Amino acid sequence: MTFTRKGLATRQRIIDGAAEYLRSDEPGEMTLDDVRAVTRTTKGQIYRYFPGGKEDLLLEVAKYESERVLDEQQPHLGRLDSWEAWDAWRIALIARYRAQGRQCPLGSLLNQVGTVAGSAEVVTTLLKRWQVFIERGIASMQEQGEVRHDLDVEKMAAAFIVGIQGGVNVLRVTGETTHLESMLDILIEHLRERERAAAPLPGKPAVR
Amino acid sequence: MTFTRKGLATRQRIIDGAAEYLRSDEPGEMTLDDVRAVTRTTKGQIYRYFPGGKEDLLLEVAKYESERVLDEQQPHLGRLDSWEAWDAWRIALIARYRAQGRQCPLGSLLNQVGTVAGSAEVVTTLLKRWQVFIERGIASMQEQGEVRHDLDVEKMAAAFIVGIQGGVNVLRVTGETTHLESMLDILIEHLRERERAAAPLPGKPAVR
DNA sequence: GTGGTTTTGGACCGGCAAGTCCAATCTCTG
DNA sequence: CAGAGATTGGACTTGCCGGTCCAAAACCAC
Repeated sequence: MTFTRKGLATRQRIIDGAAEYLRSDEPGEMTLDDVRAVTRTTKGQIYRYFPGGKEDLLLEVAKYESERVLDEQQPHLGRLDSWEAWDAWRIALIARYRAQGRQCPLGSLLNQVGTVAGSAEVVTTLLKRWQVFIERGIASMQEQGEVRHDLDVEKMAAAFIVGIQGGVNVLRVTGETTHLESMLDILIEHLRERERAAAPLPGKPAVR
Repeated sequence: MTFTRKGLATRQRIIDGAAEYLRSDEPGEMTLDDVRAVTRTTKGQIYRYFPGGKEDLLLEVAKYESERVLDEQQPHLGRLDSWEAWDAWRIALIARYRAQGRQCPLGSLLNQVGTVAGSAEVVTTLLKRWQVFIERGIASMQEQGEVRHDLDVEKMAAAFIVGIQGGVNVLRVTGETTHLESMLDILIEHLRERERAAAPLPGKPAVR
């Protein structure tokens, strides 16, 4: 069973349509009939190109959206080598999510983590790749002496990942990006902290 | 239509059972038959005590779990007035989520945000209350001079909320609490930063 | 244009799960 | 203990949705 060009085009149309639907105003539960309606296709076609049925399709969509998420942050994400770049990235990220509002493609995927086998895998991979970009950025700043060398790069990058995930999550619930913004501000601010000569004032030293 | 003591007990049993089921190993989709099985009740009873059906029940469970989430962090959360308290809270939080693993009651709720009308409201309220506890904690530390006064309390508390949400989210996907831990460490570390006399070294001043 | 292959359309099936209904039973009050 | 009202059990209805199937149409190579 091989696909011709036409077949592959149809297949892609289905993925696009499903992805768009999930990203749109009312995902909740996506039925195959929804997909059919959106993509102007039929059950026959869906099952032809996604033999595993709904689950199969959802997984493809997950992969597809994973790509998108990272792509949309470029070129900033790949070039976090100056404070200006970090700022540009922050701004782009916030703008993107603000525009997106409550709908989150990744969020919709996360919802299926329990349901669709393999989707946890996909998301984990995405987060991993995302984190690596950030790690590179921080390392680059360290090399330039812009970030102190005793900062744990991996940990800090992990915090960014967590922050973004959490921020988006809060956004999904409240519809506000303020929390996401707060988090990014604080993390970047923290990134800019210099080491200190000695512990000042009362309390314990600042660096654990 | 009034409920007797017996009736209320049944009602509560249904909520407890449903909550426990959602928290247990295989939520995915909870059907009313699942609830029936777990709580030893019948459809008749479920509809008697939750006239709105499934949605109605889920909302009650959401409220119930909201309470739990905060309760489980007490007494620490209510008394964040020393570094020891913050540490105890952090430890309790991590232990709690580690024990819980991939299952997240709040997460299950979040999944329904799109589906169940009113659940966004419930979660928003929860986050708000949670944040207030943290704000009080930070303010208390400021009063004691343990935290610098130019720190934006609300913003910082928001970051904690975001961090926890994100950490739990990552936990749900990866099964690891490391990200959550990184985030909490960094935020608390940041909380401990003292203001600095002047901008040192190259780069811009640390405080934006 | 002919035959083989791919693509498409859509009728159909089967099961599951939400929700309805009512008769039987229990419980509380006077 | 009588009777009203609350509670319970579970059969039944309904509609949706994933999945199957196959025949018609389109496409392609020779």
